[in-house]
Amino acid sequence: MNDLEVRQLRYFVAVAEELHFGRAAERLGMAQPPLSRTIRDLERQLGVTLFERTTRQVKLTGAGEVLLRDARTALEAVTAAARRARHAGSAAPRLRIALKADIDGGLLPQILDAYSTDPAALPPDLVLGGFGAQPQAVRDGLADVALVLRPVDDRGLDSEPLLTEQVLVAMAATDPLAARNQLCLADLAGRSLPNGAPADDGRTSSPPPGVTTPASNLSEIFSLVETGSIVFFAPLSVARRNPRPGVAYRPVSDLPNCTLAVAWPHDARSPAVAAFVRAAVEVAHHAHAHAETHMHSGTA
Amino acid sequence: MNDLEVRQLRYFVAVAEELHFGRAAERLGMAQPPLSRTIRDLERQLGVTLFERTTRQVKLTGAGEVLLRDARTALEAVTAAARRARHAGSAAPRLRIALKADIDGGLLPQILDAYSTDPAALPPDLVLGGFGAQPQAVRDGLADVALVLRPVDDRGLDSEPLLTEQVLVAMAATDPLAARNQLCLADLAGRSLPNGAPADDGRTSSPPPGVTTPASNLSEIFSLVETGSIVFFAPLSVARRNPRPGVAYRPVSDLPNCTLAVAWPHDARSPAVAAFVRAAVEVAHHAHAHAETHMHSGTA
DNA sequence: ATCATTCATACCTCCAGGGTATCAATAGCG
DNA sequence: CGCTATTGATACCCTGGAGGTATGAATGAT
Repeated sequence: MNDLEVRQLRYFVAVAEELHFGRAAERLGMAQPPLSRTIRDLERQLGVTLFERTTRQVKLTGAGEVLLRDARTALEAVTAAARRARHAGSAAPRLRIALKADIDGGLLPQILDAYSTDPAALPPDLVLGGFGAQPQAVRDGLADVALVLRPVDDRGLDSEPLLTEQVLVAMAATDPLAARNQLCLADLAGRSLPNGAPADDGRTSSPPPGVTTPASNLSEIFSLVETGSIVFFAPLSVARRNPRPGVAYRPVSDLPNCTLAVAWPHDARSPAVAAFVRAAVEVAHHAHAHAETHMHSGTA
Repeated sequence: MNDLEVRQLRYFVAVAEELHFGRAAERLGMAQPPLSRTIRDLERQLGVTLFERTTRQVKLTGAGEVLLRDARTALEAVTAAARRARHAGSAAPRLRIALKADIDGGLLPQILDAYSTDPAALPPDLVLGGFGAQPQAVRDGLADVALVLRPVDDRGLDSEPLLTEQVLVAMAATDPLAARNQLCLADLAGRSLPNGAPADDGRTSSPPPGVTTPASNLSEIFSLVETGSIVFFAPLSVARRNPRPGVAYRPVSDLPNCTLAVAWPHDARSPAVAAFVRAAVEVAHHAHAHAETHMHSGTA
């Protein structure tokens, strides 16, 4: 009934992922026999068989599969604890804000402005990452707070919605479909998407119309859009701030709206995180109240 | 650099809770010097000071407080992984349902009924626990799914609301306040509550009017209510199913409604859990529809 | 100033985690 | 059907580190 150790979990995950003791041992930088022994001890300790193994094949049992899931989240929790403690103890702690470039609803400057007036504010660091990487960054303790697009994998996170926006499709102005004012997803079947587009997170969202094409930033994406190589789903605020002659934005009838939200670890207690969340909600509320006229940031 | 170990986290939590190396060591069943050394190594490893210590006083630094929180959740995750793996590997797995006796909105029989018809259903086990213990039971891997009253500490859990009910106060029929039809919390200031009453979870809910009195089950509580020793907050369904001559139920104007919800671990993938959630939501939906039709004569 | 308390240091012991060598079982093949 | 290659399990050894004991050092109390 002794407790599990991180080492055991890490070894187990390696074997579960490789389904091969030799390769797993190599990946772990150790020899195969002690790995086999550790897994055997783990099974004894849990009173459960985790792998069905013959000399030719290793596969997970049911219990092994549930442990794989839980072990991963437990390991995440442990490494996050270390990261956050390291960061909290650093001489000049900062607030690390995870977001995807350009996906901030245009609110980021104002949020940072409002946030910086809070006495609890720490200097902000922007942690940029690909689409969908923000929640993981927060979970892993690489960031303290994040701006995310819902729906999102929010295990371990609390979040507060900021604003909901229509999602438009960006396409070449010369595209035949651009002549129409209303499209639906079916019309886009077969078009290429940039990798990591907002509407393409693979979980609850719309079925991807076609293949994806690698592109990392907006200017790359827009060049591809202009040439008609891809189409691209963009929230309204992104579309507004990126008017381009060669690009037409069109609403898509059956594409769900996306919601920008601020997210933080469930158990966050840092005043700086609280201050940022407060600022974000406040700014979003204002922006919403002032409807869609224009917004004065205007402090000095 | 190197990863944290469960042992380090456990030792750290013990010291952080005791704020005393000697007592912490005793609690851990070990001598004090290796404990001190382990904490020192942990600090070196993280590059962070976790405790301010003099020979007369030990207290947490900011980084220490951050780590305490994260360490607790990480340890929870680890022990939950072990418990769930053990359970999943057991020969006859069952679905362990955590709930507080009598707090099921009267739906439990129907839910179990509906659930049992699902082909994925496992035999149910009821895991009874005090108020507020259910989420922890799920987090710790002692239960697979829970019926909880919101608001609730749902770190690590997903949940789906089943039904929202008015909360009434139960008091002795002879109580002067029972003569009135509408009360507010202020009227109840100074009254005793049973320990673990729904409206007394200490987080987001109402300020507790007064002291609490220990009582573990409904019949004990009702005897105390009848004698006027305590008042008691009860959801409508509980009130309905427990009409007692000596007890009067009255609405409280400024008491927020409570919501019964079904909750499960974020990463649950067990078909049995899914079946139970499905059954619960379905039954609640039906019950709700029924209630609406009956409510045409309704109260305000 | 003295003492008691309590955390840190020094040093020792021993177990367990890791390595090497080898066995054993199975699949593939002629 | 027997040979071989692959791969997980077993046997055994060795070393690092976790834990114990003895003791020092700092601080608050009297």
